[in-house]
Amino acid sequence: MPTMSVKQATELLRGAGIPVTLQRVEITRLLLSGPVHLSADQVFSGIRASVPATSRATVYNTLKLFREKNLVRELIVDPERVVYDSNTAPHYHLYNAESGQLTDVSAEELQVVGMPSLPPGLELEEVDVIIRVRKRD
Amino acid sequence: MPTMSVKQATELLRGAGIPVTLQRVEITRLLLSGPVHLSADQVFSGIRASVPATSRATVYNTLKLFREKNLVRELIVDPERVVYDSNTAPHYHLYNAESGQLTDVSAEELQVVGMPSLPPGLELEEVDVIIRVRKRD
DNA sequence: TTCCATGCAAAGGGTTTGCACTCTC
DNA sequence: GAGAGTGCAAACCCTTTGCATGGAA
Repeated sequence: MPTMSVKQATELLRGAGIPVTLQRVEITRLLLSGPVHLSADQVFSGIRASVPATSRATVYNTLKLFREKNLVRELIVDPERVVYDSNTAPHYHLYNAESGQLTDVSAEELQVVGMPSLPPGLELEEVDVIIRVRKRD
Repeated sequence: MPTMSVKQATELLRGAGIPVTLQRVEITRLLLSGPVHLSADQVFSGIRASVPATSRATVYNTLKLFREKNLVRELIVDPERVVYDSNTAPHYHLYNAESGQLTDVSAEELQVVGMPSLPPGLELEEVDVIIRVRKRD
């Protein structure tokens, strides 16, 4: 249940320079109303609830577009599927592969020290930290 | 070109409690002769060079087995494919998505400080750090 | 009206599975 | 000889693509 209004979502899209369509508005409301971690398929299912005639292709197109516009971040934590994170501020993750549960860890709380100097001609894109946990035996 | 002999590979497998087969020996020689990062398909191609009648299923079975026995570590850095790392000691990675180039960063060089306390009932499995880089514009 | 966005279905690529055959022990 | 390991091909799942239709500006 998105907490963002259609008007707010519309403004957000315009502000990002993204032409507004019904599907994009609804995906915005689902994904960008608050901090969430959703797979493409979860977005697809969620969108279907409000706009039944939405295709997977549109969901994938939109997610790719949102990533290019830095509205979401792609998390590569599981080989099965990509997860989209609505929190684009620097932060890290705690991941439970058994449950699929993903939790944010703030960049104030956790820090990476001793970053190696990069080979010439390369620049830093981002640093991912994934704390993998499991149920205690 | 593996630098490990068949005898060495055989001993390594026995030491890990893995029943010895020709395919496992050859995959061991390819993957565990030194520090490498290989995808399942790269292992498949490499094995075909020495044992042409090897199937993909066997490669995937063997890689899964090796991971369970902690002979290799799975790296989830790219949604396209899983990479197998023959270095099972704690260390981190620098990754260039454009070239696919993956470089080890030692755990002495780089450290993660401020690890959050884990929710009760959970235990740490491992910490992945991926430094994503790209060509400078 | 002119494009860009969308829906649909098929294709694609990595990985897994089912089953019969083969080899190790 | 018994059971695990293997090869083959089909199946699977996530994601992408091609193309014709539909909608935004």
